[in-house]
Amino acid sequence: MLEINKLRENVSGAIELLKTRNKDFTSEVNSVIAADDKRKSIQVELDATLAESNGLSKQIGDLFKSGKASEAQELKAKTAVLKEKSHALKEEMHSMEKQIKEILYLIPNVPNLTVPAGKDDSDNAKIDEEGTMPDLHAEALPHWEIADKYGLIDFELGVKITGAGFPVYRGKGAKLQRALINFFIDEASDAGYEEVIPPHLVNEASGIGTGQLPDKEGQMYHTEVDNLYLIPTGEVPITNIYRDVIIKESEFSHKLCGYTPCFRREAGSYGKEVRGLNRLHQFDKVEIVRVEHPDNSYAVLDEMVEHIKGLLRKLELPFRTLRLCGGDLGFTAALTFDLEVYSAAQKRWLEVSSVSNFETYQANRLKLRFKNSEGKSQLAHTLNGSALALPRILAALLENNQDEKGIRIPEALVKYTRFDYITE
RNA sequence: GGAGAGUUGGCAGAGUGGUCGAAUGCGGUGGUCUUGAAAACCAUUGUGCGGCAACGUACCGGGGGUUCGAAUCCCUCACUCUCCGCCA
Repeated sequence: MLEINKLRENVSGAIELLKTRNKDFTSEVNSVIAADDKRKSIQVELDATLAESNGLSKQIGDLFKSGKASEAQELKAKTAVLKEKSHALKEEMHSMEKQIKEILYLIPNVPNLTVPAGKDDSDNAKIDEEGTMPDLHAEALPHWEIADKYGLIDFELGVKITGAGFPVYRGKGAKLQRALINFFIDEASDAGYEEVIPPHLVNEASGIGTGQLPDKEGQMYHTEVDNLYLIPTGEVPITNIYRDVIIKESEFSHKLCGYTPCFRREAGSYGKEVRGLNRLHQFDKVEIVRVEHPDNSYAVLDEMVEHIKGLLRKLELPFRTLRLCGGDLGFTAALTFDLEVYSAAQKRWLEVSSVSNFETYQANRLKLRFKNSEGKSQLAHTLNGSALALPRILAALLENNQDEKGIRIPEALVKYTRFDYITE
């Protein structure tokens, strides 16, 4: 969530930038400031009341000790009124604090200056495009038919075992999946990221820490008996490694990567958008996470995008980079780049990575700080990106690399798959 | 699942009703000494909120209560650990 004191420094500026999200947060911002003003005035009164009451308590103690019990009794009577008053003020304080928090939860991150205004994904700004479009033969198939033809993925079996959106990968399909995971992890390790294997279920505090709770509760699977959530992305457990942590300024950067399955309820999704591997309830992803000094975080964001482009080049997939417009920007992000690969048989661009700088929005909830050069605690910046999400990569690989012989495996992957063609 | 113990500052760990924002040690920072470093010694060192500041106030896992006064007593919730049981 936003830091209220930072918000106060430039209220109108924040309101203006928030407008690029294609929504007006003027009333939320104004009401949170008003609520904070009220909170302050209550606190001044409360502090004064408590100060008086603390002073009396001290006197009473001294009087008892020096044996002046009757004088002490007199003072005791006076404290009753103060106690009542401070109780009432405390209650008001709590309700104001709660109100402030609730409004802050409704306000998304302030977009970076470079975020284009826009309504939805059609307004995202294309930055670049790279790679050669495959020239498919006439009988080219969409990936779900390829997967079926070569026995790589059994969607029906997943339906039996669990339900729609939980595919069973088998044979070379499973091996290809595992190869991609290892390839992505190795590439991240080579780029200096420490590999972690985090828990796949998280508690409520972690969900709040990275911003999935309370806003997006319905998107996560929830285990009621234990009150745990299945992770929708590795971002949640990996970033929460840094919850309630104060790091040393000299220790920047923190670079972590990890493979996790991801679980998403995807309530409300339907139609051809979700066909095959396009949208699943369970999928695999390698995530890269950074904790950075505020002065450095945007350079790091570019570096992360470059890392991901490198992966796509090695996989020989045509891709493009988008700068998300305000309307498509995630709630907690200040700036996001999406990378999309072209899936030739579907003739569609598929999002395979989303790389974001959250600035201090997550760090504020996480209480993730560092000691700055003045010795003061300051919120760090968090960033993360998919490097990469597997299913759509798989879809593009299958569709783009099909020829008369079968499916060609890109060179860089062969040492992981230990086969270079998928044939019938 | 059963029984017990615990949760205190960056870390370790003391503190059972006022003199406790909290001993002590480690760590951090500054200094003395030294050619330099180490050691030793001295000083300093938590966070939030309000305030220009002085200062005030809150925080000893969370919430509530008793009391003039709570880290300390009571209730409640969460978590951690140990032993037993079950189990990969």
